[in-house]
Amino acid sequence: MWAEITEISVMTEIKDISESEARQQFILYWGDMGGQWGVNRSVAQIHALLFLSVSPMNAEQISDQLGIARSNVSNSLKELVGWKLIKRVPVSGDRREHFVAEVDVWEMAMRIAAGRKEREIDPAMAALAECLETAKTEQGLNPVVMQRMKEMQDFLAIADHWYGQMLGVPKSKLQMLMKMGNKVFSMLKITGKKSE
Amino acid sequence: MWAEITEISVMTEIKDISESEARQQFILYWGDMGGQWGVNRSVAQIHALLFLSVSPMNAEQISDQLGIARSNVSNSLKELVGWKLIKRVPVSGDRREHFVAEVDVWEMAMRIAAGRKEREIDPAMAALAECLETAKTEQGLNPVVMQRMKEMQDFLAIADHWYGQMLGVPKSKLQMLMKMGNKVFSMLKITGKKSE
DNA sequence: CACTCATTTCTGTATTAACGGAAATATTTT
DNA sequence: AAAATATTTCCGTTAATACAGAAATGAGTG
Repeated sequence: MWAEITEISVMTEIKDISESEARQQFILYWGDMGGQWGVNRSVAQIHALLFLSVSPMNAEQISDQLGIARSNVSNSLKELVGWKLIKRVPVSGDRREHFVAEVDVWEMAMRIAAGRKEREIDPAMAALAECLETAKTEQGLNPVVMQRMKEMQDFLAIADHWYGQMLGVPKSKLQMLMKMGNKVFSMLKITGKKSE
Repeated sequence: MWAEITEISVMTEIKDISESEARQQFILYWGDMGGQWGVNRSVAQIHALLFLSVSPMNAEQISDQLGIARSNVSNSLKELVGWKLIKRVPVSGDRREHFVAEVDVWEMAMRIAAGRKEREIDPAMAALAECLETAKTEQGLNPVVMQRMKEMQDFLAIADHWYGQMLGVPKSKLQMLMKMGNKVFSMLKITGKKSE
């Protein structure tokens, strides 16, 4: 009898992300997934929450819903804004900042891709350029080393450029293109074996 | 005078990744970069070392060169083999296992892409399917929530499929396609503004 | 201009992941 | 089959990151 009451009070205390089981499940999975691919849990959870939210939310609501510290929410929101996955929106008659997520999944994907380019490829290219600078001044360096570094650099440049081009394509076109995946690629695939 | 001697002895003790400054720099940067995008430093360093190496190396050599523990090398090698970024090769007259890296950068990129699909997209799809399963059994669920989850699922399915198609394209064709980046995309870009 | 409420920065703590070393297991050679 | 050597698994330590709470800063209002 007592045990039950305690349990209930704990549950309400631990927070109601709920109101919907599926919603909660999604947030939990999404947060966990984030951890797997390099985004921290709080950030991913907040993103999931806003993605499923119908109306803008303020930091405190988020903090309460998810049961994570206010300060943590603040930093996470900043990061999400940096990725342009959420944005601030004013709410009339409320001086607190509110946030909404980009809910168009295609747009989301493009924002993430743009972020990755900027944060992964670009620095890699800079580092590589530096290495090659050093390599040039070095005599007696095995030519194979130089060669491999150069190949890597070339590749990154091409990939970067391609990536950039892709991000410039209007969403609707890209969507169309990807939906037609089969047709687009089958042409390229038939010639030549996988190994070459 | 004494200071110099000490310094030299320390340097040799700290290990000679060197033999080439550029090589060392590359390995260090690569390792660090790995950390940035989710691969741990040891794994990335070992990969860099093998990528620049002319001949196969065994675990002990790697351990010595990089100054990381033998056990750590063992695990890292296993992970790299899992990504198919390196492979075991027999060396005549030596019973120890030796390893060489995939040195074709295009091939490398495709292996990484394949790994990412497998380790990031596939689990996400599984998780999402589960969420939607839950959602279906739930009455009184805000239809918007359901809607958003579905959109996400659809997107993932398309992206996954596209990704798979891309990985099936023979390397040479893909290479060609990407080098022509400009031409391929300019056609798509001209119609429609970025916002749509 | 002070007071209240919102937000961010700072700092200590906790959780998690990386790593090294030792012990155990497997493999080859004699 | 025993000895030697190579490899992996296990476990304790260390380092990095995430996080909460407090303090400080900033913004809007009476």
